[in-house]
Amino acid sequence: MTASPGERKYRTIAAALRDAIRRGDYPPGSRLPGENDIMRDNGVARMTARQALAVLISEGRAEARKGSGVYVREFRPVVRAGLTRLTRTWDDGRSVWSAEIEDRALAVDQIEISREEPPGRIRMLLDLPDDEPQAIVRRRRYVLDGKPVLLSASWLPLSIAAGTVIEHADTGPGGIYARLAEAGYRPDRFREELRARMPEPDETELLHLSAGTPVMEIARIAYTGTGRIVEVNEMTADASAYIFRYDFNGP
Amino acid sequence: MTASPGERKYRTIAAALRDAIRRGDYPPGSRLPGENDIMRDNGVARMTARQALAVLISEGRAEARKGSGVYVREFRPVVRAGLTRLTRTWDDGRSVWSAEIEDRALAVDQIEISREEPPGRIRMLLDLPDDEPQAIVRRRRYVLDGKPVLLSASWLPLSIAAGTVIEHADTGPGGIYARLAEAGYRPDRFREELRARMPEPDETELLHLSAGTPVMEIARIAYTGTGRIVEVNEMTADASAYIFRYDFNGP
DNA sequence: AAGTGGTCTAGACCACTGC
DNA sequence: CAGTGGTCTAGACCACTTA
Repeated sequence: MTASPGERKYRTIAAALRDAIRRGDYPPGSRLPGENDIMRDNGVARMTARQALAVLISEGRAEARKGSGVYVREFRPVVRAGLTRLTRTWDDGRSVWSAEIEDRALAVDQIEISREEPPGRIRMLLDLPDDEPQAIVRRRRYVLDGKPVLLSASWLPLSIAAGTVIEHADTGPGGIYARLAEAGYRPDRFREELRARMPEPDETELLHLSAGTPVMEIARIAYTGTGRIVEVNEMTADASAYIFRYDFNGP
Repeated sequence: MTASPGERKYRTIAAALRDAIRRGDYPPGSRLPGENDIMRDNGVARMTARQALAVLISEGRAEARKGSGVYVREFRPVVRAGLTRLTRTWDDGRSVWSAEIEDRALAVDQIEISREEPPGRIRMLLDLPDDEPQAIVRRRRYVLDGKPVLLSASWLPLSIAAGTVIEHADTGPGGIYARLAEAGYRPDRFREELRARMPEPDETELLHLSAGTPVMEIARIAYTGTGRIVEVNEMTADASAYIFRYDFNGP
């Protein structure tokens, strides 16, 4: 030990391990010193060793596996491009962060369509009438290489989509946007809003998130040419699995 | 107590508090039961009460203040619009999540310009020559209502910006993009990539982040008409202070 | 001065993993 | 079956906030 003026033992131990990881002493996927190792090497009590490891875990750097050990986490995201439709021509494929794999198979794992009363924010956006507070919601879960990475809930007003193929799991070629266009509600402007936060317990379960992993929340609003909102899609993504990309032209 | 089949005491206690917060029993900013309250009310040991509170803190729902108590956190983000230049005309101001304040004063708090050897990813993007690995970097910190919310590091190649006003703190009207245009390197395409992760210790300090707060990392790349990269701007934002917005037209 | 959260110790039993 | 992390107890001293 001997190191660091930060005083607190667990921080000193955590900092030493963090540096070792950064130095490459413990490459991604490798096993870190366990609680017993830390107790012995640093002469501290059980809880102190655990607290040091908890720092690295909550930073998203390490991951505990019961009965086995604590391991260095890996980061292998996919890129989700929000604007390729517009700018496919100049996509040179380069990404700032190493995203090794642009096209791993993203598949729908679970799908469920129902009518529900949406949360207030959705209801306001969809401008639902007071006497009919329900909307159509299409909930999906996407998996990447077998691991769930994205939850999606797409909300549409009954007045537009009730009784149409949009209430079926298979919406045909072009998906719901093609069906909306056929019904005279072609989406031609989109807004996406993104924020990051720590997951709710149910999200942790559905996305198999390990501790120290935030989620990215994306809300996409689809507008017709007249400014009417025809769909609101709320997505929740495993932040460690995604990079979001937006391309656009200057002024 | 009595509740919950989840077995573990600390989870049961945390779940009860979480529900109470959601119900509105503890509004944002209010004080939660402390360690002593939890020990007494649930008949558990100190560490168990702490563990229950740690769950809420790591979820970003609560915040501990030494010597005072544990409080329910508030979420008051600003919207950062990535594409208003393009679509100012149809901005109706509505946001999915309640972002009460679009225009609180965002100010530069710290600024520092230097020449440095950039990290590998930046160096590759800027296509720096092997014999001159340095680049110009403009580092800034932004504060919102006195709280730091964003760190920005803007990288430019020496071959373009060395010796120009871009190496000064004040770059004049229109900022560095106007200066780049004057020098024959007008940026006319942009790419932004976003990801979320837990903060590094130094980011926690610089942004005054409380536990359970992720950061949003944004990398903006500026291209000239010929596809040359003239600037890479890496930003790190307090995720609890920001909503990122992108507007775009359909196919 | 009383109460709060932060750190730390030294034990205990458990469920799970891996050999 | 030995080792691992997960949970829990019952103490202790400290620095800090609040009144």
